[in-house]
Amino acid sequence: MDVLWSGEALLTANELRDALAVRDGAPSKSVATTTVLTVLSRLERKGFVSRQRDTRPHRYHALLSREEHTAELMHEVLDRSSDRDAALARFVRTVSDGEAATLRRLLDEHSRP
Amino acid sequence: MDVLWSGEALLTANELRDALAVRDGAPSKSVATTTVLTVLSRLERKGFVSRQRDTRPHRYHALLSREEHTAELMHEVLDRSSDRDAALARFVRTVSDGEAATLRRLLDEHSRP
DNA sequence: GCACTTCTCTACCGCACGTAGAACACTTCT
DNA sequence: AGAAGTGTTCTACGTGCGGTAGAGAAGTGC
Repeated sequence: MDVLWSGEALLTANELRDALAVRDGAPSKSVATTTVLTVLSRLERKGFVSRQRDTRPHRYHALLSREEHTAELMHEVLDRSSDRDAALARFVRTVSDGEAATLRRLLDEHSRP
Repeated sequence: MDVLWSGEALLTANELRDALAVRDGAPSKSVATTTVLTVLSRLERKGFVSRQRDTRPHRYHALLSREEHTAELMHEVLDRSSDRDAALARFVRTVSDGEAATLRRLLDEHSRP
């Protein structure tokens, strides 16, 4: 759903539909514009997307970038855990070495900006 | 659903039903045993739960602890991101100071066991 | 004011989940 | 062995959500 999305900014429904058609390769099986509009409305209701209502073809944009959204989801998942630290521990233990290094670097930047 | 679960191990469906009834306070509105069995079967099909089929009242247990499950979910969320490092960066940036410290400690243990 | 574009409202389908009854399987007791 | 009881599977119903889109309302341009 928002896979399509999460990247660019300020598109109209028609532009988005075209972008989707291109991205999906198959140019024949593209969705209808109303479908895109419906989805956008629902995403707006859920706070994932915002739109400019003053311009006539409304222009839509994601409120969170794809990465922000991912981070958000990770927090949600973590929040559902009763023991956050234990869950974090499991997470760290199953992370690749490369990502462990990345995490370390990020933490350093986080504490001493 | 598995909120109930994710903690103990090796229960029968009836024991689990009772545990649920207690946990939910309201002793009147407890679910039927068949409901528990249905859910357990579905969870088994999805690989969240396993059971001993040889003992007659089958005994069920979670394959992953609640924390392992959380860590698993975090990985899944992260995998869905196109730019894992960027997502991790966002995540770290929005983590509390206390948890940043925890993460640092965990990473230390991870690298030098 | 009429044709065209855009948006909203409503709806359908499929799927997952919570719920549970009916029917089948197994155990146990006499 | 048969009856009674307990455990398990099969099937099903209601609900909610995501993907899809048509019909009709609202706005725009000539």
